[in-house]
Amino acid sequence: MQSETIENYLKTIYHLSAGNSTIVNNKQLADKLKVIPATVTEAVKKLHDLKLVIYEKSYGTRLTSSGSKMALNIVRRHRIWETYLANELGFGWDEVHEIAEELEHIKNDKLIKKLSEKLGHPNFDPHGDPIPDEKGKIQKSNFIKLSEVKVKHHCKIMGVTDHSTTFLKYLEKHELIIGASITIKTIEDFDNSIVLVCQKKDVSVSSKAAECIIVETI
Amino acid sequence: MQSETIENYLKTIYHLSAGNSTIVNNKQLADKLKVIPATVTEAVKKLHDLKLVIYEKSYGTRLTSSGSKMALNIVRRHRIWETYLANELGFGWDEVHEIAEELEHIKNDKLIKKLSEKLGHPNFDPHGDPIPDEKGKIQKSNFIKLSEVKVKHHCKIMGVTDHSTTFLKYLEKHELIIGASITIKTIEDFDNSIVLVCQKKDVSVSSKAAECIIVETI
DNA sequence: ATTAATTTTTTGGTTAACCAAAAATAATAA
DNA sequence: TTATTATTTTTGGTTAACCAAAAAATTAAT
Repeated sequence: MQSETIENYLKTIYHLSAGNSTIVNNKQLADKLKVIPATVTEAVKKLHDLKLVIYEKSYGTRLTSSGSKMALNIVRRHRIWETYLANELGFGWDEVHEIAEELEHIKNDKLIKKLSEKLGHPNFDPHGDPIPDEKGKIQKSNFIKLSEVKVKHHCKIMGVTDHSTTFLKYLEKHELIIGASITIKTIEDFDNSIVLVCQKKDVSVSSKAAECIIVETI
Repeated sequence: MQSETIENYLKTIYHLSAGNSTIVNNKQLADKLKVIPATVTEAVKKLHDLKLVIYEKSYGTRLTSSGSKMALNIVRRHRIWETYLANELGFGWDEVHEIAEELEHIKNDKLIKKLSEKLGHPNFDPHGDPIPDEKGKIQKSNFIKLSEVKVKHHCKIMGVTDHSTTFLKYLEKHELIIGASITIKTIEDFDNSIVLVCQKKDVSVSSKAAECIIVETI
């Protein structure tokens, strides 16, 4: 098995199992990896033989500890590169993912070490996702979606997951800019729309928009 | 044909034909690419069909203009990355080649543009090799091989043509580093070995090594 | 519980990139 | 020029990663 293939499978299993080694099934994997389920069956069998996953026939697959370690390392590489592309080379957050998808496979520990060093050993990438350290430890963040914040709670806008011009214009109009401190005033029961206070003004935000705004709880 | 395979073949043909589209044969290619000649025969046929080379049976292969353009682009990517690794991340010139060998295959024009920009659009890499510009143009220099310098003449070390770790380590040991000013003291008649003065010390260099050291005449 | 729908696995087949060994071709030496 | 050596090509075969379609197993619905 090619190392790039292994890495892509492990990474995808890691993401689908949300870090906590939940069992993932072949269809999920096939969808994410853009192959047919039969291909996945073949692959997970091989990964099982390599002791990187535990694959139980007709049931599902989960990472072993060594598979998990490897996955964490790939995620680290990906996010270090994303941070580097954004912070050092001036790429936009919407551009970095695709390039990092290729760069993550360059395996040279010293390279990642140097990049991390130059960036001041960041714990979060430009999307707010945590960067595992060299040992695979992930710093817990208090970044959540605005839609998850409870009434009366305070938070600060840290980013967005939708980079469309229309959405960004909408935010600008309501002065919902990065770094803005906000307080949740009310959450409408019937449509989950939110009224929040920002710069002393009331702003109403649809639940759809709230799904796309990343905030840090305070 | 996979793009990485294509790139490796074109790059190797380019290097073996010394930039001037000399015909290269299958054995040379097989040696450099670490495959057997039969594999090369297969590959050059396909590259011919792609109009990237002109392959004449039992005779040899040379780049077409579009193959040459592509090769130049790969060389550019490789050397930009080498320069970046050395200048921005503090890698030694003996380490950069190997990593650049992988990085050169990441094809994202904007990425190379940004790197070049950050480096101030360099024309030479850390080994003294010229970096083709976006159009494939190579800046001419008064760089020659150390073996071509005459007795009593002065010059400055600008690069090497052998990037093996052993050779680079050898140079470092003798303080024959990039930028060092040297003077040719004597050239031995019978084996063409050279005694030169560098940092006020006498250093003896074999003709083989002198073939691999690029200097700028002063 | 039986049918229907979904998911998974098996089976057979493809393509790219490689190799080993044999055959053909070209180059060199006697 | 013939023999010897070297190179190139052909032929047959392998492996990894994929797919399509059929078969088997699981899950959901009536």
